[in-house]
Amino acid sequence: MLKKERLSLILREVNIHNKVILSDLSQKLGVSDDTIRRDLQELADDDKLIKVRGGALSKSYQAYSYKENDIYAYQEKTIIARKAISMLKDDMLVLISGGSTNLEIARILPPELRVTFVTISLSTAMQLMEHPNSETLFIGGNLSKSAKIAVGGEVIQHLGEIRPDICFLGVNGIDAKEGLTELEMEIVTVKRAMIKSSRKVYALAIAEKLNSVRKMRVCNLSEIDGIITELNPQNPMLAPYHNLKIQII
Amino acid sequence: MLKKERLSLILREVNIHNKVILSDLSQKLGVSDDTIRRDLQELADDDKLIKVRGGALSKSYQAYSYKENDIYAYQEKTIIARKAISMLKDDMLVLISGGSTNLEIARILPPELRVTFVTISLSTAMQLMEHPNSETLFIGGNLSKSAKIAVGGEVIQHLGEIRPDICFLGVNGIDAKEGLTELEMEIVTVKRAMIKSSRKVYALAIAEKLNSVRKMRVCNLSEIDGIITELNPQNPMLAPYHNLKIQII
DNA sequence: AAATTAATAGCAATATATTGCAAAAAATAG
DNA sequence: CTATTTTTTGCAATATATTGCTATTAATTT
Repeated sequence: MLKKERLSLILREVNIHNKVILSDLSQKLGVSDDTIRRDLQELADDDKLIKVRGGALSKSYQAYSYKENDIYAYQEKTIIARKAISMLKDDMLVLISGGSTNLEIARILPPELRVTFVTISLSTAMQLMEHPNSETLFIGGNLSKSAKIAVGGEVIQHLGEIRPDICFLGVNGIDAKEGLTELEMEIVTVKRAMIKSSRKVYALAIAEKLNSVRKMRVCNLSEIDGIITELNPQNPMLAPYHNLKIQII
Repeated sequence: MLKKERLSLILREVNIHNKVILSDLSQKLGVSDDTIRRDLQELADDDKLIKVRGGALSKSYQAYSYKENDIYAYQEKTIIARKAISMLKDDMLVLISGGSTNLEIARILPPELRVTFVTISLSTAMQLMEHPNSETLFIGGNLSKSAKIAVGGEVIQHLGEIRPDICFLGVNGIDAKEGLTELEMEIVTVKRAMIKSSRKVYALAIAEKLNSVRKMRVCNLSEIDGIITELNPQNPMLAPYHNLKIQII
């Protein structure tokens, strides 16, 4: 790989994720930490990014507010993403919602996988653009500034017209009794439509979200097919969910 | 093998793969590294590719990734963006295509402006999300990996259903005789639909793009209402466009 | 304070570039 | 066609760039 290519890749990575971890890059690009360090230094000298200890930040990242949850629970989300990806097979139609866990799925997608994604999330779509073998369909509509996803009637209508094989649903609140819950009505409506259109629905939840309840109800747990967490399915924290007849992955 | 043949082979290779490795070429073509080096140098002098250490990159590769924070182009695009923004009034419906100039519009948008944007570009949409007072509508469809915009029949259909007050069209090639031209058919189709649906259409072009022609024709200049460049409208470079009865801004 | 992790500087191995030059090939003129 | 000129090519010597490694230092976490 040419050095310029590497620099380009790094820059693209940092612009998409707002940050890069030095050791991730060296592993992904198959060069030593030193080389990446020097690359980051060079890009920083050219004012293309901001070098920080252990990695780098995009320039825009600095400009806006510091979003802590970008780093937050990164490890856990990667585990969930890996589990989710293991359920995918070539030629599937995969519906994926927004949220950082779904973003992580898009990020670590094996290059040879050949599926069609449908999404309503700008960030997820952006990340999926990097994948060599998948198609991506974006369901348009009014964009919600907070979640950076498309919402509204048009989205609902479009979701009614497709029949994805599987849907990965990021969750805000999940509870054995109260089911899936959200903070915003707009998002509730969209998620309901996603659930309705998909053959199989899996909720992605880091352990922290388990047994948490938000204001707005999306659905009962009986309406989804499974829950994917970073925990071992036998973990006692998951006991309340085993009683319901849904899959714990 | 003739030198010309070799040069065109190299050029073809670089355009297909977006990069070439010097040592690969010398082996494949059975000449010394020095010869290939000189060939690449020659092609680079002719602006056909970008020479880098160890090989070369295609110009488009450069355009998408590495060049995007280039201060030089940035300056010019900011001027264009400012001119474009000066045409906006509250409550307008504004259609904006992809490309870095449109991205710049989104970036420097005055916070108090209150318009509704319609876009097909992921990056532009992402940037518009930062704006406090505008709404953004994303027209969904199949996403094109190269341009990161929605393309395809669905997009065309949706564009037919709206009637934006103004459209800012990033251009790839613009020429007084040949009109607006593009590299990819997909993009041509979408741009045509954008032009058709909008009341007013302005092409955004940095001076560098003036008098350049690409493979695919989008439309004649008579079909658009104006051209916005970073130049003073009286600049002689713009003379060929003054004859046509379109606005030069 | 100790342990861990990252950054820095210097160094050596390797890869790539540059330059000048001479032989070979191609173009041109007679 | 031959002689001459120009261009192209490969080579060698030298210079520069890139990379990974090690030892050391600095920062951060436990």
